[in-house]
Amino acid sequence: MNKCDCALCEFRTIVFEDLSSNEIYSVCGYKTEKNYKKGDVIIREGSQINDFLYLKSGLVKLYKLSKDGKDQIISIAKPLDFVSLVSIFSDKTYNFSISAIEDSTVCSVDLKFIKELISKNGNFALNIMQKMSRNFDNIINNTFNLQKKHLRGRIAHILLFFANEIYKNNEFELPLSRKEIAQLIDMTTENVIRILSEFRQDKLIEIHGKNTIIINLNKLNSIAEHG
Amino acid sequence: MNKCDCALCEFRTIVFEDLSSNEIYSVCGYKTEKNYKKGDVIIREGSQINDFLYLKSGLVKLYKLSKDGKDQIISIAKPLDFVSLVSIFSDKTYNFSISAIEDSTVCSVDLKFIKELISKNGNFALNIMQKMSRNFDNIINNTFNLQKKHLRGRIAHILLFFANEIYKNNEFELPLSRKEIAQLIDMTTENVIRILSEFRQDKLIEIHGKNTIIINLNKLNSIAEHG
DNA sequence: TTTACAACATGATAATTATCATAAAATATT
DNA sequence: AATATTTTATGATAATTATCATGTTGTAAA
Repeated sequence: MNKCDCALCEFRTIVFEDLSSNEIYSVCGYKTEKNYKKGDVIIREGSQINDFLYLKSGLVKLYKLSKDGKDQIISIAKPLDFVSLVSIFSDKTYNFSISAIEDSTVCSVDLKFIKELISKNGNFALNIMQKMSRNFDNIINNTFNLQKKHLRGRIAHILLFFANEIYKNNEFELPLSRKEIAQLIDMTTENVIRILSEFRQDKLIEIHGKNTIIINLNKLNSIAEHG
Repeated sequence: MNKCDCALCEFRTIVFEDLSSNEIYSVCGYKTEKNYKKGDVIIREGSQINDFLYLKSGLVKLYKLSKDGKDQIISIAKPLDFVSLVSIFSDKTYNFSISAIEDSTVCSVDLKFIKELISKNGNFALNIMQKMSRNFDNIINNTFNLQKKHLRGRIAHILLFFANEIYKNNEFELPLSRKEIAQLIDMTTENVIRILSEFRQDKLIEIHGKNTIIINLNKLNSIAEHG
């Protein structure tokens, strides 16, 4: 049983809190850690599901090919999020892809081993269900909320998402291209570009090279909420 | 340990297949069965989650209040479906409502008891996760697919859904009002009515009183797929 | 450095959808 | 049965969004 730092990993408090010390050590034997550069594909849609994945650091997008051949982004996962959707427990192959949108480190634990743990340790099972359940809820709520906002509201929402939830800062480098933002909030690339320009002209944001700065948080909030 | 028919219930093969005979019998003690008339509210958003619910017969809608005060329907559940979303494992209170859209029978099992079973019987846990996982996938896929169809495609889709998945028949009584269909596929009531009229004029469907009959399945399929 | 290619930008127009108005038909209420 | 209310129905118009066209800028490859 090789030594590893799983017992100390922050993620332990998220999913593995119900495991005994012995169990935690056994996780190490089935765990690998991998680094990805921005742009790297981590999982390709259609490939076999062998691992339980979670994001240690960085930022990734989960996306799938729609019938008209375009990618649509299902969600953005941040550190300590599951990178696998719950569907890893029902399917044999991934029905979505995962790519790094920032340099990322992904931990993967053999899925068979996780399933064994689940069947042996009921509290662990409940815990996983709870976490995945919350993940599901967030995706559903987000999708439904976005769906009925106008384009400006959606763009405001996504800017606030990056500022508040991801970077905790009003100045950040957008990790997604305009095209990707369009895929995430279901609109055309042209309109993403256009509305960001409008926001800049209206002095809600500033764009300096790759950096985006939110300069009128209140107005942006109100656009995200009401229009 | 009172006798009940859980061991014979069709639902056993769906979720409870991994339970021992003893466990199945113990389910009986924590189970109640309730009948609802079309229109009855089964669960009201915000109320406490105490039970694990599944639909024995009938048809129900899961819906929630959106910020603008309108209901939006998340999904339609048919017999043997979970009526609870996965969120029952992460939340204390329901963040959605459930109503019968046809006369229905709902079985409810004490959630604490289910959680105990999960923690004692790992295979049961895995099985539940698998089922919920599939449920999640269906909702997500459906939502994303509908989202990028035009109004006519969405109406065609919903007609085919009732014909193929629910009633297994090209003639059926629509269980939802035009207004509810609008809430399910995110459009205005007027447009639902308008497009159903168009479909009737184009001889794709017939509407006789409460009954809807699909008379051009191929065309409807093609509209659902491509436009 | 030149060349290619993708990302960003903006205007004009067409397509799609929502809103508003008005009314008939069906259903529920008194 | 008479009255009110909801559901279905349809047209006209306004608002929203996509598409197409055309350029510029930035970035990667030869």
